[in-house]
Amino acid sequence: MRKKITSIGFQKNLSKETSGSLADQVRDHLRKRILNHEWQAGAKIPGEFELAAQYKVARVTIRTALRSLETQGLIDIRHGSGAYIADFGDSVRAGLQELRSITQTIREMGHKAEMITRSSEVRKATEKEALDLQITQESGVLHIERAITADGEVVAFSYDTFNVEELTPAVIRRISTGSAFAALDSIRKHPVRARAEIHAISSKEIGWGRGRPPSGLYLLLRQVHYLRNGSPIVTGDTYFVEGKFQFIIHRTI
Amino acid sequence: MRKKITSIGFQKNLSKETSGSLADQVRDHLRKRILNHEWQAGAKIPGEFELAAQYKVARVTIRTALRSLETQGLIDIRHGSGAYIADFGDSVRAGLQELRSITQTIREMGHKAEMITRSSEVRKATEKEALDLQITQESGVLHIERAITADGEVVAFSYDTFNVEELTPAVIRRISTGSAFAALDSIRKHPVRARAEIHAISSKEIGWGRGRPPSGLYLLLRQVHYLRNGSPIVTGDTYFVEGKFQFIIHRTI
DNA sequence: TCCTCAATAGTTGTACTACAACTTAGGAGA
DNA sequence: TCTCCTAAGTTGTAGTACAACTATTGAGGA
Repeated sequence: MRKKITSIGFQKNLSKETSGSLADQVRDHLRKRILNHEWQAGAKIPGEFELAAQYKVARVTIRTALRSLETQGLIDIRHGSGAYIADFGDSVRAGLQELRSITQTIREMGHKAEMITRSSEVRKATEKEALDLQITQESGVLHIERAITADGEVVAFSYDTFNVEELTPAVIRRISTGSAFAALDSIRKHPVRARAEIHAISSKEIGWGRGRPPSGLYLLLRQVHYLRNGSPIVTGDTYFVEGKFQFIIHRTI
Repeated sequence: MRKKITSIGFQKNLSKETSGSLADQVRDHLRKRILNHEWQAGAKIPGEFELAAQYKVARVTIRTALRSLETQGLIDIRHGSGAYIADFGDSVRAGLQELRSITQTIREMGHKAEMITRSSEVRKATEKEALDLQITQESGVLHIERAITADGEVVAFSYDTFNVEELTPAVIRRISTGSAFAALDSIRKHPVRARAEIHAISSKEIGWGRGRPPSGLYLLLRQVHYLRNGSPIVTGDTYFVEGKFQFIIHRTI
């Protein structure tokens, strides 16, 4: 029997998180190379045939990965010419449409990220939470309130609510103390998609402690995260202190 | 000589704007079918072989289109099973990462959209404008200030600046009186990508007239639009009155 | 010398075929 | 009735061939 395709053996080494299809893995690896400034803005990346040789995969697989990167606005494919790095400076690191943890984004920008948990409790769902998580109000949820800091300065206050049905006791403890994304990843419940609303808010009621800005001005990200099978896993509001965190969106046709 | 592939003859009819590759056209057409609720949320769309037969294109082309829609968060492809409509309700209509004119979005949501021009002038570029548009400060720019209304109510104030080098006198007139996107489209200078920063702003200095909100609270979209060849064509700040316009972002891995 | 334009090599786009990997439903067997 | 296996159906990857487009080169003429 022929060797399984899914057990990858890239010439270019892959990180630990080798999940998803081959094309997804190639896409993730190429994205890292791009964000790592292997090529500078406007530069032409290797052709599809050469990339296929580098990764030891078919050209179809490379093309799938490249089209995905183009949709995300990272590269620019020109018929008959090649694929070029989109000129967006370093902003892609903070791209809002890429689903990643805030702390990880802060770290990748070269700062020290911390999460300070203010409260953590398991209780029954509120009406809005039940609606967002597609559960009944009788169901239990894990509600956590945290402040996110970069280099000791508060950049956001977050109010998150998890569906406990999807969690294990060990994961609940881990979420309360560290990154939620990492904890969910350990039980293969990593969200793959989120729907987010954005609002401008001015309020003195948000947040706590000395990290609260005098202006009371926040950018509110109200979002629901979904698993691959389409079921919601966590919902929450994150209040970003205006000016502390730059939000970038790449808009494409 | 064989018939040109680019002269399409879909079984499924295409709109007038038949631009881009075959896969792009199929993607746009499929997106319209999705937003038109041809399939309900969670439903399975036809398989790749059947879609290829419907559109009379190769399966490769269908796959390219479907992957693009998946990256945009409109569908959900599952290996060995099929592609399913992502359950995001009607929110996709106002998706922020889709590059389209505000007025068109308002109209598609079933409201009456208008643009009221307050001022329009050709002058030299400011420092920031020259930087954004990658031109010198000696170059001329078209600066326009407008209010955007939905059903007669102001939803946003916009301050836009165009690179006049890329425009014709006729287009300048057309931009001043109507939709910029439509005018740019007429000379094949339709932007295909934009980089946008989002900010929360509270100010009494923004906007004019009775449409100015008492709270002075805005969601600021500060963006630069790029052509296919990578050169910037227009930059501008749009101040959305908080609460009048719902911003949705689909976040994916 | 400079410009124009045709030839050409290189790259992406599409078509077609074949098979691997996965999902789902249905039937055989206990 | 339940479990497990089989089979059919679907997406994922491989490979080849050619069409369509881009960019470069260089020959020819003004």
